[in-house]
Amino acid sequence: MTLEPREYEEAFPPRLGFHRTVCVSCGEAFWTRGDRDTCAESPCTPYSFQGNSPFRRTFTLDEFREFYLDFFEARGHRRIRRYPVVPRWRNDVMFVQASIYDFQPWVTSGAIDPPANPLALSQPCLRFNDLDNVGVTGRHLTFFEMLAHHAFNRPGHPVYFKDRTVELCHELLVDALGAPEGEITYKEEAWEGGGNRGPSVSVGLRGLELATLVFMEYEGREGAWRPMPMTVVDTGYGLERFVWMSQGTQTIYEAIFPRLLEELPEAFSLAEKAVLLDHAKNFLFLFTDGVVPSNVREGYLARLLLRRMLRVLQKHPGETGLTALVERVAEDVGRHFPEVLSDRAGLEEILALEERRFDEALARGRVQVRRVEERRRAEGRGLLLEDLLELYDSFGIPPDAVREELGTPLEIPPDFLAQVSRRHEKVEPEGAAGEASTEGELPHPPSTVPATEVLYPLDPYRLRFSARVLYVHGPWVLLDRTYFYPTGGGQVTDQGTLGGRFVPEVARIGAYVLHRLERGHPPFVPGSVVEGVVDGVRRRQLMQHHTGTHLINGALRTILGPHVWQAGAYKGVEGARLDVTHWSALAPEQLARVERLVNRIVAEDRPVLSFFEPRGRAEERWGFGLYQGGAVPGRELRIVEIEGFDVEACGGTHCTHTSEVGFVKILGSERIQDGMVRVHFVSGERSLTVMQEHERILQETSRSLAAPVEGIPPAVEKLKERVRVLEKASRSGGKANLKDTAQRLQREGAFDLASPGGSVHGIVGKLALSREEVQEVARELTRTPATVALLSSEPEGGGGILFVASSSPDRYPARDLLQAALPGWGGRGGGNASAATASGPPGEPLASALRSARQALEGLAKGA
RNA sequence: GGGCGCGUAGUUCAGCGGAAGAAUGCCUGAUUUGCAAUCAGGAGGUCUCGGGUUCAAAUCCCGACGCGUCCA
Repeated sequence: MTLEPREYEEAFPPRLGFHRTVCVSCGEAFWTRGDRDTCAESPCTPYSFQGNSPFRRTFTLDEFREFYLDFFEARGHRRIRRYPVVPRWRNDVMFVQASIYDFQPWVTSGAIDPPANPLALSQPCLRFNDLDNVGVTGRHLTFFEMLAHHAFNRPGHPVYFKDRTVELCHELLVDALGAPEGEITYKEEAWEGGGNRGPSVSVGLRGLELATLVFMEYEGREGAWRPMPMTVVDTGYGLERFVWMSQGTQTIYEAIFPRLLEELPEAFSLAEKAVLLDHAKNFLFLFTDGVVPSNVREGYLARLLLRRMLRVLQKHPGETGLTALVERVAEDVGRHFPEVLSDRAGLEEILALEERRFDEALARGRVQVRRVEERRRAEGRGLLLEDLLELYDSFGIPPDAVREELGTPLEIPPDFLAQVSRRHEKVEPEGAAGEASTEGELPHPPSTVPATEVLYPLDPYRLRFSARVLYVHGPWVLLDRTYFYPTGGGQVTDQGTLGGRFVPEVARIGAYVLHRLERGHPPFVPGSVVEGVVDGVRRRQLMQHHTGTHLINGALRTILGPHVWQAGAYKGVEGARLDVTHWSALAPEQLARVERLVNRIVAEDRPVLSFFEPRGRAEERWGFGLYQGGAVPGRELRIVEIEGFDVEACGGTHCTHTSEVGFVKILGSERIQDGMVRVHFVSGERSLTVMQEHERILQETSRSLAAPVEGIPPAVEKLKERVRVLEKASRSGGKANLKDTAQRLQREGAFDLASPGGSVHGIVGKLALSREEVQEVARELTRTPATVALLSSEPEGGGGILFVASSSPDRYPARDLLQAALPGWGGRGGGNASAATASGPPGEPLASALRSARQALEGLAKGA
């Protein structure tokens, strides 16, 4: 996909004095004011800034960040705060990887205004694809800050575009930093991403790519590009790279972590120190922005970082610990980003916990390694590649740890990790299901139908209204306006009536709210006016559960710490539950504290305010903690604020004062996965119902045990102990009975068969015992040598059982004797030479089978 | 969200279709002491739960729950 030459000529108009050349090394076109035939990026130009900085002065990270932002502020840009590294405002990516992510999709699509225009910021970014290169190459990082200035050109309101962007960049490099302008090259690189495209140039100097200037200009797809209504200047300047170039050190790490590298014990190599510092910094931002280590999604990558650090630390025992290291990095980073110091207690707790978990995993792993190795050695060979893959994939033991454990040389293929991922490729992921309700697929009204005017956020207490029917499809009715709340945001549907007909479900599709009528109702005629009535009792309970959810969420954050983030919620009529991020199961005392705090806020009767606010203003005022329930669309956000306690962007129906929520009763909590807990609770009327039910159960139990309520636990314990003793007595009693039966059989059913190989003792018996009991009797009988027991049994309510046991399995195999009895009987069974069993019809056929078995035994005796 | 592995005595685990086991800890009794003491005896189990296959399931299959791990 090539772009027109015009696309780039606009960026380098003649007045700027650049000319276009093709790099003789890589063949790409670039622009420069100098006299060069290669672009100034690796490998066409090797690194030549080390020990030879092109800049006038050196910078630290903090110094250059400030220098850059000052530079753009002085040139009409407004400086804005960083966004979180975990983009809660969108759900298509896990991490912010570039500053433009902050403005996608709401700003870039034109849906909302940027917080300032033009603007400049330093955005922390995470890129995990370079994980293995950190320390190794001398230039890779998983955490970096992208310095950027952005301009958003709306129709009729241009700010600036290509030429000004290039001009600013050149001014920064040449005038402000003193770089020799002839050495700077701007290499053409067509850019495409997220349904947008446009020209871009990468800025090279002495072998290093310092920045990329992107001009978002088209939208659509391959072969069908059209100009965007709004063009966007998207720049990215690597803070760490500028600092590196200014200092001209050998590696980027020496430039960005000078003090910390020095402080770390000498036992660590530079590469190891780089891993520790980079990962610590990365983890700090993850944790601060609400990621708790776990085995899923973002949490897994947080854990991966910690485990890689622990591996490095373990190579040099006694030198330094994880907590000390991360806290030291936090102090350093905290000078500019004080938020990373806001939850030190939580940080210490999670680091200690993760270290313990890793030690446990390794200990388990070591046992497993030895076990697998022993098994292979028994087969006369060493560990196979397959074993290494299995050990890593299922037990988390990296191959070098296996080698360490065994102390023997071990061949590890260089593409080991690729082979691991190949194991995961075998299964196809399932396709996502379409939008549906309990009644199957929702209809999509034609686009000529105007969007539904949703009224419930304006007045959650209004239950009666009249509206005009706009569209009817099967049981679904679309109105011009509605007070019905449709299923969404974890809150279940309102119910009620439309024109007197029951509405069991209300659903939302796009901008439409659809009301479902029960089957068999005559449909409404489009254009007619109907009266809607919302079921007020149900609505009230849902509001109490929804506001209760916000209360619980706020209380959990207060009591557990700011790392608590809502991960999901459900608000039904019967009860509600809230899932939040937290690293361990909640103790009963913690739940009790949460419950107490929530009910205090309820008793204080604080106002619950619901109102609309422009997205940018809301984010600025309350931060990104607003997005507790996930990404929320729209230019305006609906804010639900429990005064002085909790603020969230939320579309649900809410009480207007906390006292309306009523008593909030936590019913319990569970750890639903690593790093996540679920809290079940009820509020309002439902609390009373649940507690009355609990009370009734207690009273009933108390009556049944003839013990007072407080005496239930000891009474149950006593009862359990009694059952245990009795069961044991009955077991041994039963066993004694069976022994008696065996002795009786020995007296009554025994016969001796002489045979050439020595006589054999036969015992025949007819019993009425279960299979296990018959087996026990047979076992008893065959304790005597040279004995064959032939037992039939007809237990109550069952079929017939034939059991043969032999204490001379060589000469009288039980299985063969049994087999001989099966054909005439119609039984099925099998076993081994010393015991065999079969079942079949009872009565005469069974008796006949027993006779056949006896005949077979006599036959064998003759022959033996 | 998906793959893989694991749930058996208080604990750590073996067994992986034909009678529930070992080590350690615990109890009792001997021995009387060089540091994880020794010897003998004993107690301790709904083999996570629920279905299914089978004459027979701790063992095989399906599902749930719990734990671990890898990947996105």
